[in-house]
Amino acid sequence: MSDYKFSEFEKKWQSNWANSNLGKCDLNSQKPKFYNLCMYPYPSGDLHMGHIRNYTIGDVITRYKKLIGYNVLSPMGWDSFGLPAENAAIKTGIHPKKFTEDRMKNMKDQIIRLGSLYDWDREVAAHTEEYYKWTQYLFIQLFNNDLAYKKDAPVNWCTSCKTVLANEQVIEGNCDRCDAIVTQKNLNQWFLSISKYSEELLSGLNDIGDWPENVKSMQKNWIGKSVGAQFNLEVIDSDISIEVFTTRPDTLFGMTFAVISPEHKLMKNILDLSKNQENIKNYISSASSKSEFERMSITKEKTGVDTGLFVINPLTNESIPLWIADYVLINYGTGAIMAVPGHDQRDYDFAKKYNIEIKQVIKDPNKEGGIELEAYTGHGELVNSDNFDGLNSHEEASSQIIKKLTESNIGSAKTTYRLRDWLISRQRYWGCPIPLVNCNKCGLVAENIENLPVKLPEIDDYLNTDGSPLSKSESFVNVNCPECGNPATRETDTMDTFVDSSWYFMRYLDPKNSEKPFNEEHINNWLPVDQYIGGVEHAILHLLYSRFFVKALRDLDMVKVNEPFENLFSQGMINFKGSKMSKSKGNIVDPEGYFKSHGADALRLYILFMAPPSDGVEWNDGGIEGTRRFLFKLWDNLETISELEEIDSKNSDEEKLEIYLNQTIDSVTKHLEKFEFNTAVSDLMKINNQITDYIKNNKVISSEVKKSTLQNVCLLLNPFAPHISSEIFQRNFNTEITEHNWPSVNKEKIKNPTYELVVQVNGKKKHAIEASRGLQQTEIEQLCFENFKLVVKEYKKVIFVQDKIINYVG
RNA sequence: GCGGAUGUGGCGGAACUGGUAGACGCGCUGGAUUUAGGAUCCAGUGAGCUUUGCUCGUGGAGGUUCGAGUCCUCUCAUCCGCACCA
Repeated sequence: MSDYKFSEFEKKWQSNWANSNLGKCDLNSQKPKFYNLCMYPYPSGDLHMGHIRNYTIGDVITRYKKLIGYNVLSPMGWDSFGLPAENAAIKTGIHPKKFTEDRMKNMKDQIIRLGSLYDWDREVAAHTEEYYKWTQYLFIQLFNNDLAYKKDAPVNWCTSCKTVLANEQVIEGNCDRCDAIVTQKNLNQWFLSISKYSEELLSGLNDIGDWPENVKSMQKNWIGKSVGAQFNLEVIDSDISIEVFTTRPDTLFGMTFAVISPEHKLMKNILDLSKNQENIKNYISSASSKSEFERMSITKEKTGVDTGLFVINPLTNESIPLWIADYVLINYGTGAIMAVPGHDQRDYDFAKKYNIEIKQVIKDPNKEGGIELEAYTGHGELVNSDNFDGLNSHEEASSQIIKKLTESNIGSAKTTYRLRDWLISRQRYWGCPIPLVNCNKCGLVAENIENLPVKLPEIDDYLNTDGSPLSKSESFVNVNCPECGNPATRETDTMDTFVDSSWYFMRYLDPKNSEKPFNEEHINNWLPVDQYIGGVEHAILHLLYSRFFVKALRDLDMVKVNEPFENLFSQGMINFKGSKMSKSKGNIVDPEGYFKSHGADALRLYILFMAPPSDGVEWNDGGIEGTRRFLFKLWDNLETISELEEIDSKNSDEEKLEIYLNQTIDSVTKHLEKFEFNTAVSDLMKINNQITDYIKNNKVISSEVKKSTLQNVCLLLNPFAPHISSEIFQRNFNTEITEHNWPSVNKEKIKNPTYELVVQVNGKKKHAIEASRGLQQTEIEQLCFENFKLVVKEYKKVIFVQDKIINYVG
């Protein structure tokens, strides 16, 4: 008997795989392709359990797909620009590059310790010049094609990181990195025109492969499509008109006032016209002093100010008052609304507070009268709506009213989206410099391609007090205009790191190309990614941005793909002590200890076994003992099997074992295909228990069953626990397990000759008895009569399901 | 408020097209072994009862069915995302 020395074996196999370059992928192989991608990590320094889960799941897929004959591409790299490196530099004085690269090295060692296979020749890192050169190149392509632009806009400003943030990075008014309060600032910033793709990003979700429902729904929500009408409200005694958007044109006759946002661009004109200037000015300044978050959450009580002006309801020709109120958002729709208090609760609250008329124009089908206490926001029959009375809201009436608006040249049908353009400027050091130059004569000019990359300058002081840290480097800032050659200045902002990660999966296909960002031929052959695996936290941000990038590059004729990721698997989060594991919260569980005490294979098995991979789980290491025990037992069992004396004949125990083995092949394969790794692991534990039973009762084994047991158990285990399965396989067959194929089911040997018949009376189980498979109803009835004295005639009817149950009813 | 999901033993979780609820594992109880602890092995482990057996039991209430964790209607709770989005 030999011992299962997991540390020794794991080390041995990891170096074997590295030496034979097992993870290497030849893109031109004749085998069918399979692009298996795990989200590349931010190099925080140590792997945490979320990484372990991600890369274990990914490696199960890689190894399984290889065994069933695919040419698997499984690359790995680093999302290596970003705030923490810079913050550490400020704190410790270590250069962000050194800091980041040290951490990458450490994490890479740990990933290798987990036993996962990657094609390390394709490793990319976002912070390297070879990579960010091409990020800049792609940015310039977007800029040259009106997909990147700079404009003044109210933006989210993190008071602690001292940088602007994208909408997607603001969580309940706080910075998603540091939790500090986010305020609004008006700044000149860079945007990518993701909103041009709103409709395609939305409709694409219907044609995409297998994506989790919750991720699709989060993206749908975020894009936020609303269908309705847009029309103009004429301000009486003036030449201004205000454009409004509504999803409820069917309630237009109920409009009794109009509201515009305090930030509205017509505010200056309104101020000029109004006799209520003092109050308006006060209101606007008090609204602007509040953060957007405050305005939305601190008080639900609506406030506003009357302009004293009137607009005309275009369908009734009535004059109605125009108000200013901050419950109307400048960023959505047109920044102005038609207010229908009878059928919108917010307008209702506002009208009640300021004593504005409330008019009912939709009848609640479930209630007589009805808007005395609250607005009726549902659909129903139109009333008080002139010749539209009697129509049904919402579709019919809306389309009729839109038709009327269109014919009268007042408005038209309109669709709006909540998705806004992606703000990518960051006032930080450790990021990709924006490769644009400001020239007094030529304006904003892209750097010449041959001058890329625009290198991140060396600076001493990373703190961004006022502008960007890059503005402190004069040699960086002062350049000659790429167009006219006159003195000019560089942009000093860096890009959001999500720009880097929006195309890394394309760079992997040709990571060392010094001529182009990627090789179109490879992209067109290998994209979309067949299986993308990562955490739900990227449901909106990264997954939406990457989809946009691919579509934009397609429209620039650079690639011929519509979507980056065909199938997405999003693993649940692993929490510890109630919250997400993170260094700042100090609730990290370090995998290193488990590598030493239980082994990488036991850790992999446990993390797969603990829950369905899409579920979030609370980390609890109680069960890891179980998977370790399983591996020790399996080691001993298979060694015992291999040492059993071989004979030619088979007994019934061996036939049973053979059948069980086939059932296991069938079950593990099905579970693997459906990402049900927890049950696949339990199948492996069950076959191990069967082997234990066999050994207990038998001292010899047929050579055929011996071989198929050893071989198939190792192969089935291999994707989950690659080290131990490789070792056992090599000891018995003297070849590498990776040169073999995934086992297939022998259909002759998958069904047991007998089954346990369940005997029910009135649907309740009364007896169970072993019966031969295939017996007919009369034979079973005879069996039940003999054993349980059940007489068919005494019952009203008998229900029989072959090879399953018999139920006596009556 | 809107959208998505999830509710099964002490715990993590199984259960294919409706057909033995609780697989597999953790924990726990008893026993064997051990100087002791650990490890290992054997047996037991949903609850209740009048214990050769019976009754109840998958968040709750109804319904369909010979038969429901699974299908239908209503309802409650938890988690996640978005949220004054017109």
